[in-house]
Amino acid sequence: MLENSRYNEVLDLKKWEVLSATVSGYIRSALPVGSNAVNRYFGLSYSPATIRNIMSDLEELGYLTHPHTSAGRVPTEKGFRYFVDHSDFKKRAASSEWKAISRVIEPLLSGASVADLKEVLSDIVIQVSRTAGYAVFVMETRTQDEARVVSIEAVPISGRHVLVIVIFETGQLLKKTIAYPEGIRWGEFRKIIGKLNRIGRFRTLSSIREDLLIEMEGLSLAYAILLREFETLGKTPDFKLYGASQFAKIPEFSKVTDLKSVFEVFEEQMSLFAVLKKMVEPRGVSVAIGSENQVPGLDVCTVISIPLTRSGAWFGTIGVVGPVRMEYAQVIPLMTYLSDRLNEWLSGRESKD
Amino acid sequence: MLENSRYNEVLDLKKWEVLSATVSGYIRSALPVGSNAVNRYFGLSYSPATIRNIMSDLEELGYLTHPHTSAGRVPTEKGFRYFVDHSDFKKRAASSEWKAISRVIEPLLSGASVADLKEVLSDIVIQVSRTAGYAVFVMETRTQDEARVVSIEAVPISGRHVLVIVIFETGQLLKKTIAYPEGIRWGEFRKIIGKLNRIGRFRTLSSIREDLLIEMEGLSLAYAILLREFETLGKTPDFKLYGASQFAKIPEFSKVTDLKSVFEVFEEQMSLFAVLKKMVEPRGVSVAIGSENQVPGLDVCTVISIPLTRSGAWFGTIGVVGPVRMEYAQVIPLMTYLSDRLNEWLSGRESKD
DNA sequence: TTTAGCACTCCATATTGTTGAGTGCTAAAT
DNA sequence: ATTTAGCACTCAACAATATGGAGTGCTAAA
Repeated sequence: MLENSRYNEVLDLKKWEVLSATVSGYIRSALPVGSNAVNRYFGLSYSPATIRNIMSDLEELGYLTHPHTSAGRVPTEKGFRYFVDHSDFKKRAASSEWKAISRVIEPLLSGASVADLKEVLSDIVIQVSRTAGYAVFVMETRTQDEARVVSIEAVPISGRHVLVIVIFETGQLLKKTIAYPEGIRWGEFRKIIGKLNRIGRFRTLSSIREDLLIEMEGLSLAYAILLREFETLGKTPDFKLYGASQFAKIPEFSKVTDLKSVFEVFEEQMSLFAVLKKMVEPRGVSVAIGSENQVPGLDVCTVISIPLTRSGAWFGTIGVVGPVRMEYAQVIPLMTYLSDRLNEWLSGRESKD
Repeated sequence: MLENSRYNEVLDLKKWEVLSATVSGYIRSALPVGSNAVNRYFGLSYSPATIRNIMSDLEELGYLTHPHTSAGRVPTEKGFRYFVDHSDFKKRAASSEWKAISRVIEPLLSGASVADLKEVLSDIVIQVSRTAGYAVFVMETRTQDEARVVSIEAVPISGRHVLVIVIFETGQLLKKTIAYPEGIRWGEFRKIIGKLNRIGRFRTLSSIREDLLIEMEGLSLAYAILLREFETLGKTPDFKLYGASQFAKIPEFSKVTDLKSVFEVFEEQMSLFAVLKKMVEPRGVSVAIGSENQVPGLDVCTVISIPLTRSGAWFGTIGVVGPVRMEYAQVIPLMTYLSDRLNEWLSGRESKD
């Protein structure tokens, strides 16, 4: 069972069996599930009539709904949530089926250096999308506050602009063109950069920032400008969505207008950013079902996401996006594996190979 | 008229009027256009019966088709091509409507440095997508063969990896992690980088490559490795598509399966790359209608694209993607303006401000 | 050469009928 | 006290059938 059971209500065995069967059936078929189907395809020992009674109870409790009088049952978000919280997905994690992902992910990780993070994440996300059959996004803040700086370079570009490059131990780069006012000369700027390098080598950007505030007081206007730039250095998140075409398979999005609203959410990335940041807390796999995603247009989707962390600090998220009727039993183990493997790689336990 | 008239066949005035009206009508409505509609809404002085006769001729010539006996006419690709080649879009280019784009583009370009190329292109493409109402992609090869090098830096990362960074005059960066074999030491590597810097400052990467071949013969294995890496440095094209949600508006893609094939093309970027490279020749705006796009899944789309060049060398493409039934009269002037403005900016005629 | 008139075609839409999966209830069975 | 069979009822989905109208092609007159 996953850790976060949001409902203290606990269903008895019979109810759980029926709910589980209904949810599973609905995930497979995308069609309302009737009492007969539950009885036949899931081998429950209760008759259809009994199952009807139980389903009726589950409906009253809010786990199932009725599209119309003579249709089968469809799980509510609450139903999906209960299903996700009370299924033991680890059991199935051993199945050969999802092991396929490791055959695909391992070669991407084993040779690679963390310096190529971006490319590696791209490749991984494409593979995950293919394997899982859903769209997958990767979002990466470029705040490298916790990575150690190797060198800071400055290159004059035009009469008024300097390109500042911060090179991190991890091989990542941060660049920023800075406009400096007329009064300040290139020579002065270079002196500051030199000092920064002496101070900053093998320290984190955030600790350099602190020191700058203390040590270099009143050095000059140039310094003030530089410092201000450092505040915002590389805060723009980088966002990519892969496998959007996968949505076409999904009956929920058979109307183009439904698809549209989802795509719009991904084009409006900033709103996503805020939400994803909030979802970090439960270390490991987060599942946000339907309206649990606080993003307006995304309430028809489930997002299964894992945080990217380095030295304990969050710097990005990978997420699988699909319908609420998602193949949780496939995707959750997959993402669990990916989370473990990726964070192991990020923490550099492999840099010796 | 655009330069490339691909059909030597020339229609007489009457036929042109009817064709033009039919195409325009179809672009507006997405519905087959009947003889009445052409007569009424386009104020042609011929009666519906006459127009029917002309349409019948145009059909025989291959410019129009008939979905079924009692339906109006729909332009063929040949019809669209003739329309595009023989319309004078510059006339309409003065309309206040599309001038809006300059109000949006100018602020993005005027302050910006070429160092922020990527961000600027991103912003532009988003704005173009919003203004034009179609999806827009930007593709950028990272081959900076013609930009001059300011500095080459090397930073050791792990026992076996070096991060090489090439900094260009334009503020662009190229980075590559290079694995070097056991036999070679960091010190040796550093010497090579030092030499490279002395040789390379303010020269283009391609000319450095040539010199390396001559001057540094037999220097060592390390050099051989480095050289090989330089061959492929930054050849991976960078590709992004914005405004995919715009497709939802378009009746042609009202079936999700139709959308799917288009999205798949954009996920499979390499095939696009080859095609876009071929489309550079006609400097300025290229229009590829339907199957003129040599990409299999893209034959239901028109792509209107402009090349990105620096010092005459192509390094990328921006393209508007929409249905064959695209608003050519809006998009072509827009892209013409953008092409002019962008290449002016890229050639650095503004670096003085 | 252009145009009015007219019969004809065929898609789109609405109407109606039929089917069957599924429910809820009641009463019997365990 | 549960479970189950039996049965009437509901309602979406599908198919079959009308109806309307936009648009054509042809013919004959202007």
